[in-house]
Amino acid sequence: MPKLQRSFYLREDVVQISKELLGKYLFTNINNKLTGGIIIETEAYDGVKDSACHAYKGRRTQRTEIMYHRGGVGYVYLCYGIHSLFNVITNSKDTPEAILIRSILPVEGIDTMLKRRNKSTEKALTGGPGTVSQALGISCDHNGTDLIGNSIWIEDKGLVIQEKDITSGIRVGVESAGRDGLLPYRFKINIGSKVLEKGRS
DNA sequence: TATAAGATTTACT
DNA sequence: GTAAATCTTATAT
Repeated sequence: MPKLQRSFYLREDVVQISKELLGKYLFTNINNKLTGGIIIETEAYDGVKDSACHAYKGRRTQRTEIMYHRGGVGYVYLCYGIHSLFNVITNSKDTPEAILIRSILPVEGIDTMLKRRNKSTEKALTGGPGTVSQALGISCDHNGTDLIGNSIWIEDKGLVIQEKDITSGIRVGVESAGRDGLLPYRFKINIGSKVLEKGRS
């Protein structure tokens, strides 16, 4: 059974889970359109310890409420009024840890994703948190969606990512030198040749 | 009730 | 490379 079960998300080490999500397949079945791709970049939000996390030092509001849910549900929230960012909630109830899916490699339903993104090429199709959600059809309505259900789920197709092929942190970063290089919890797969990176200049 | 800031993307100079 | 778009949430009156 390829679909990840609840037990996968309920573990305690959000950083470890972030690494394990690399190479997994994220699928959505929204509006009868199946779309999905390989997760190639994640970012861990380590609950109360992470100053960048919405639930930093136990902050609990209507928006972050879902983070206190038990693991295995989706946390979607709107950023800058424009972008829906998709997170995976981990750990048990009352432990607000989450993993942001930063980018995926399109595999299934690419046509649909292109339409949703209003693009004609795969380039920069799913190169950032906001665009991933848009391509997959994830919107704020999916906040709290159970990842064990049949709208959004993650599959393990046996793809193994070796430790040496994972870039962690951001300082090594070459291309991601945007701003806020503060977070040490970013992970991504090194894809030698064909990298789907942010198509920026 | 009102104001400020934000886990970003896109377009333009 | 720089700046604008855009709206929800959080924090302060």
